Amino acid sequence: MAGQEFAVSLKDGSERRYQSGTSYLEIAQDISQGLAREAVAAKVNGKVVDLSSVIEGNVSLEILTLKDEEGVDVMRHTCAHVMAQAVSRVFPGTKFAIGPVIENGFYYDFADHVFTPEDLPKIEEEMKKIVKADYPIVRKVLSRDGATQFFREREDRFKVEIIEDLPESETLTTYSQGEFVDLCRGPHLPSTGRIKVFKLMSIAGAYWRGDSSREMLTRIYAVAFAKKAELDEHLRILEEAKERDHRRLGKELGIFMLSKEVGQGLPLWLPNGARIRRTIERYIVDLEESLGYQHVYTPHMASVELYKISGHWQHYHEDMYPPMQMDNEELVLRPMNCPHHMMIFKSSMHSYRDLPLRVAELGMMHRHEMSGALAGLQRVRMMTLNDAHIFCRPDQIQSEFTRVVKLIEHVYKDFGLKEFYYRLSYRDPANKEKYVQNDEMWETAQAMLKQAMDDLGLPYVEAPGEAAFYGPKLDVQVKTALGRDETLSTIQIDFHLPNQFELEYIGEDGKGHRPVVIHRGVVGTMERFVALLLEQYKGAFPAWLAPVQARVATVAKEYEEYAHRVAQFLRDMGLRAEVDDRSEKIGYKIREAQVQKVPYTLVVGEKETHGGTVSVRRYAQGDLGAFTLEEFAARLKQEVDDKELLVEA
RNA sequence: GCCACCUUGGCUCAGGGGUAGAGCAGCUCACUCGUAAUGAGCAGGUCCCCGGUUCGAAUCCGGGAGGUGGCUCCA
Repeated sequence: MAGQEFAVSLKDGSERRYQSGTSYLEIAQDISQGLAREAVAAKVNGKVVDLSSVIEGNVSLEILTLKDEEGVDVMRHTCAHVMAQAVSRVFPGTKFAIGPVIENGFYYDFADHVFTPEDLPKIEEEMKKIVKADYPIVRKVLSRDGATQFFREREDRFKVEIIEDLPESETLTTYSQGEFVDLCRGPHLPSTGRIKVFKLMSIAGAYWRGDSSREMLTRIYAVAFAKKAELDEHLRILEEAKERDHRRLGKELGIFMLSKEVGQGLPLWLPNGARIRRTIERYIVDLEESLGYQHVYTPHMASVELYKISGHWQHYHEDMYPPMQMDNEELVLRPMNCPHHMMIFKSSMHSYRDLPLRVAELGMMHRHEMSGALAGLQRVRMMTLNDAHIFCRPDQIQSEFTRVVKLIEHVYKDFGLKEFYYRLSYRDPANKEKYVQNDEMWETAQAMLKQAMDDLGLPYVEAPGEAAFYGPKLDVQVKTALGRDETLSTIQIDFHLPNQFELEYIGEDGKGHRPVVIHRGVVGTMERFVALLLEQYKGAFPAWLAPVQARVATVAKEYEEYAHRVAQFLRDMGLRAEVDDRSEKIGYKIREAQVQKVPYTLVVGEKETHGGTVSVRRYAQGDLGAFTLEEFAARLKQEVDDKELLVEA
């Protein structure tokens, strides 16, 4: 076939012809020397390959540079190899596991050497030398036996295991640069000198193959970019994220505290946090009641027998606080209140006409989360769930699901949450036996959820295999300030609990039928939600949520009485106001109010006392000038009623 | 739970084998003040805990606890 010509269509629509065996680098050179200099990889028929690969058919070709995100990812991958090479030089004997590309950078997992933070600059130094040396990167195809033997001799146990687990059909390749060889699928840069800027960020532990029963490796995280400005920007964003960290803001603003004397993961809500929480609780309970939910209270404890019926005990008892034995009962702190709500449903007869029945509760749960997972209010051992269980007929699943999605949209809008996405989780079609056995229920329920989302016109990602064992679900994923994805809201269809509790309603036919249960959380837990809001607002809560909505600051002692009259006037209208009458300069009081992110500071001095006015200063906007007390009160009241979000000036 | 790192006054942090330092906050006094820090003074610490090494440990070593970054988990 040598000598055959192939057609290459380029991004701009033009077409060129090249001899079989021509490399993509040569093609790049043919297009322009400038492009060849910048080229880092080739995208052939949509697949990213090495520039050294050769043409073997008619293709569509795009030469990737560091202007392309995919090109940058190739550089990041090569950078991971360079880091491994540097480690092998600085710490001989270190073994290599895997080193993939991640968002903004890469990591590499190592074994047989324990790294400390002081090692990072040494490794970076060596990496710079490797980049400067500009080693050509060479790809080599190996036979299975050859590859196994090669890595056995080097006692690279992880690489050997990877090879053994790869399917027979996989072509095994190594990439080498200088003295360093790594098993890798590629693609890579043509040489190490093409790497631009990188920075080693942190050291972490990670289980080999993500399996907690296996060896713990040392992972080094790093970032890499095409330009120094991008690295600087990335570091700036990280710095900014630290300022939004809810743990820091929570302390500064008196929202919550944690102490080992109280116990790990058991937060105390301080007055400011409690006010915010109470406002949210009133809001969500009122909203849910208006939508036909019935709020209940149920105990924090239950007999372990209840959780045996629900199945929680069998599945989760390791994460539950152990039973307390008293009299003839064994009690556990509840990790979930679903069983309690099942019992409420069961306590009376239900006609099909009564459904859907929506039982809701702001219930406290206790779960023994692993100590390493605890984090401020984001992950705690006692949490308050905004929980509800909807008991409905199978034909009502779609309409009830739609109602909940609309509720979620409504709540997110009120809180100004915009960075989120929907994830629709189905059962894994290849492993149906892992789930509750009821094919028809699964198929129709999954179709109903999808149809509901399509009817609502909302975008979502589908996640086959992510469903709970008892039914499909929709999760709403949000991003925290530090970039982690977490689930805020969830709607879960449950075919299991109604069976466990033998729930029934009387149908039109006069016979008993099994209802479906929909679990749903909108604001998730109060703890996590407030943590999220702290980060979202950088601690500057909109007036309707702020612990103190207006602080009246006196210019001097003689205006104290008027200041207190102003505050009382506002409080009488249901607004949260307080007076700062300390003997400090007005500048000091204003600064403190701003630092504490109080929405309104009302300055009162001689002018205001005589005119019955207040000088209004809005957080993040500055001095708004004088208002009569009534004008200001009406304005603030309106803002609170409208749940107006704070707009930065 | 696992790996690494961190832990010094209420908070943020400096220091570091010879029994401790700053700023802020607190308290007292003076100032009575107009839109992001008035000044002076005072008080405040088992340097996380328990062992060990040493003439001597906050400092070095070991163990524990809590926190942080990850991993795993997340009904």
